[in-house]
Amino acid sequence: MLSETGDLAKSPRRKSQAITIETVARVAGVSAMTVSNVLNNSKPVREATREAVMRAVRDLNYTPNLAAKALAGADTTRIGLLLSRDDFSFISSVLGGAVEATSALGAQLMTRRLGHQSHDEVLAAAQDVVVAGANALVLPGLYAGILQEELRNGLIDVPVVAASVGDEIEGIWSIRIDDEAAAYDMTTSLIALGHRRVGFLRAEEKHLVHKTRFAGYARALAEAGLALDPSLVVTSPLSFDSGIAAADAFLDRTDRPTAIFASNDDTASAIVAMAHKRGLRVPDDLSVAGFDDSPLALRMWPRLSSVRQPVTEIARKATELAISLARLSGETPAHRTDIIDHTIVMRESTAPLAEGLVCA
Amino acid sequence: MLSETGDLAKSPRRKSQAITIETVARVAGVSAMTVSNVLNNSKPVREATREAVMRAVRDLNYTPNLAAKALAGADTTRIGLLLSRDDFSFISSVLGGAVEATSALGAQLMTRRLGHQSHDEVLAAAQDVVVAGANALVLPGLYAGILQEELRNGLIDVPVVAASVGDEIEGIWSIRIDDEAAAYDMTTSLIALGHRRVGFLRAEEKHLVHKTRFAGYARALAEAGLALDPSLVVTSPLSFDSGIAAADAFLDRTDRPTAIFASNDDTASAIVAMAHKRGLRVPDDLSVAGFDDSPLALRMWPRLSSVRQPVTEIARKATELAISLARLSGETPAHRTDIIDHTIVMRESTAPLAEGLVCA
DNA sequence: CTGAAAGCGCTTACAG
DNA sequence: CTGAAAGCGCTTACAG
Repeated sequence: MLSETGDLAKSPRRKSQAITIETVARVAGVSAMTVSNVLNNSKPVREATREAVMRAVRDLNYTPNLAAKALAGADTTRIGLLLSRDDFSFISSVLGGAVEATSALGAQLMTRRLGHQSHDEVLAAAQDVVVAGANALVLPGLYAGILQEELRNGLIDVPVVAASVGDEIEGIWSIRIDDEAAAYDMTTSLIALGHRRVGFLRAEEKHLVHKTRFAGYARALAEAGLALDPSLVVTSPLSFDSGIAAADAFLDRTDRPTAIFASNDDTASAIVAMAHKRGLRVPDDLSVAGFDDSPLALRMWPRLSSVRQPVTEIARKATELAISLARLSGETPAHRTDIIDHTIVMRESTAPLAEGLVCA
Repeated sequence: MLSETGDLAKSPRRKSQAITIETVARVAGVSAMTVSNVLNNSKPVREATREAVMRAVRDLNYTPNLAAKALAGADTTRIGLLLSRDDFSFISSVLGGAVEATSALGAQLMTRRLGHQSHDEVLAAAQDVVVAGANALVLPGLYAGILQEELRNGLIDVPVVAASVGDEIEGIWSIRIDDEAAAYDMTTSLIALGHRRVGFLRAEEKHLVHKTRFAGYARALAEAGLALDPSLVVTSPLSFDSGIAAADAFLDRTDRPTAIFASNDDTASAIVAMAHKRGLRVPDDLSVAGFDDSPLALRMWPRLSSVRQPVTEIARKATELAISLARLSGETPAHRTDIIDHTIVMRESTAPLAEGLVCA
C-alpha cells in the first residue's frame, strides 16, 4: 500500500517561485557548481564552504529539481528491493514505504520478486539487482536472515539495509522493531489472562526472529515464574500450510496448551482452523495470538490478537537510509540499528482462561 | 540545422545515441517544434505534416524524454486514482498496474484513500482529486458503481475509466472482465459437480456486480434446468463481518444448500468459518466458492475455489486509457469497454456432491 | 578547492 | 500552419 496520507504524487508544478541551485549559490556566496558538488559529494569541498552551502540549503528549504538532474545526466540513485511473491500483506506495505521514500528523494526503485526463498535464489536475486545497477539494497528481514553469512562477510558490493530483520546482523544497517520485547509483551499479555501453559510456534532458523521472538517468549515465562516446557515449542515454516501441520503437534495431546502464540498470523490462522476442525472453540478452549497484524487477522473468525509492526514506516526509513548510503562518497558511517515501536493488539481470539482450567 | 554549426559538432558530452525530437524533425523534414506540436496536439498542424511526423516517430521508434518534458515545463498528465483503505488484495494489484502504466507513459499518479465508501465521501474524493489537478480518473469498480449517477450525467469534469466495474456504465470508459460470464462459469462448475441447491451471496445494489454476477448465476441454473429458489439468494455487504451474518441465512435452515457461491472471497471465507462453527465439514457437507481469488483464498482451510480476474492487467490498461484520454485535445473518442479474460480456479473448498445428497 | 560555460531534450512565447 | 531562439535547473568536462 502506498502513503496513508493519500498523495503518491507531488503537487502541481510551481515554476516561478521555485528555489533553484542558483538561489542557493547566491545565498551561500558560491557558484552553482559548488552547491552541486556539496550536495552530491562529487568533489572535495572546503569544510567552511560546505557548511555555508548546507546552511543555505536548509534556510531556503531547497529541493533539487529531479527532472533537471535527470536531464543533465546525473547518475540516478537506484535502490534494489527484494520482495516475496506470496507475503501479500507484508510486501504491499513494504512496497508502499519504499515507493514513498524513493519518490520523495528522487531515487529509482528496482524490485525483484522471489518465488521460493532458497538461499541460492535469494543470493542470485540480490546479485542480479546489483549487477543491474542498484547502488544500495533494501532487504526485508527474511532475506537478510537468509543472506546473513554473505552480509557479515561483506560479499554484497553495495550498502544493505535490512527492514524488520528481527535481530542484529553485524555488518549491515537495519530498521526494525524490538522483536524480543514484542514477543515478551504478547506472552506477558497471555499470562496476564491466566494462561499457564502457553505454546509457541517458533520460526525456522533461517528467520532471525527464530531467536529473538523465542527469547521474548522465554523471558516472559521466566519472569512469571513459569517453567519452559520444550514440548510446547514447535518449530515450523511460517506459511499457512505449514501451520496446518504444526497445529497437530500442539493439539494432538491430552495436555494441550491453553494458549498458543504463533510467530506470524498465517500460522496462527492455520492453528485456529485446525482447532475448529477438532471441535475446539477459540478462545473458550484455546486462545491464539499471532504476529504481524496482517489483513488476515481481521478476515478470520474469531478475529486474531496480534503484534503489529509499522511495516510501511520501517520500509520507508530503511529506503531513506539506503538512498543516503548510496549517495555517499568517501567513507561510510558506522552500521547502526533503528528501533521502531511495536503495538500489541488484543482481539477475540484470546480471552481470560476459563475458571476451571486455571492451575492453582 | 546540421552539425556544421560548429557548436553542435564539438559538444563536450555526447551521450548514447538516443533518438531525440531533433532526429525525428530532421527525418520528417520539419522543425522540432512541429514535432512537439504533433505529439502533444498543442497546435493545429497540416495533415500531411502530421503524417510525415508520425511516420518518422514510428520508424525511429521515438520516445520523448520525460525529464526534458518536465523541465521544459510541459503540463504533466495527472491521473487520479481512488483506493479503498481496506481491500488489501485488490488495491495492491490495482496500484501495481496503475504505477506500471504511469511510469511507462510518464504520467503522474495521484491517489486518494477512502475509509468508508459512502456516496458522499466517494464523490468528495473524486472532486477533490480533480480540483487538485487530475486530468483523468481511474475508478475501481465499486466507486464507479457508487458514482454511476454522476458519471452518467457527465458531472465529473475529466475523462473517467472504470476498472473491474462489473457492468456497463453509460458515459464512461471501462476495462473489466465479463462478470456475468464469470459467474455463469463458476455456477456451471458447481452444477457439474452434482450440486442442485446452489446458494448465492449477492452483493448490495451499490455494487454493479449485484446485477451481472447474479445474472450469470441465474443463467447457469436456467440452462441446467434448475429452478431459482429466491430463498437461496442472500444479499449482503461484501465484508468478512457481513459474511458472518449472512452465513446464518444460508445455514440456519433444514434444507441447506449443498453449495454456496459468494460474490467475493471475504464473504466466502466467512461462510466457511460459520460452517465450521456449526460442525459442518467443507467441502463434504458444504461446498463454497468465492470471487476474486484474493490471497485469502490460499490462507484458509480448505483452500477456496474462486474466480480470478487479472486485476493488475485491468488496472494497467485502465490507466493507459486514462492517460491517452487526458492527453487528447479536441474531440474525444466514443466510450467503449474492453473485456479481459477471467479464470475459474477450483480448489478444496468445492467437491462433487456426496452420493446420498444428490437429488435424483 | 572553485568557477564560467556548454549542453541535456524538450516546450513556450514570439514571429512570420 | 511553421520555425528560430530562449530557457527550464541541473551536471560535467575544462580551466584555473
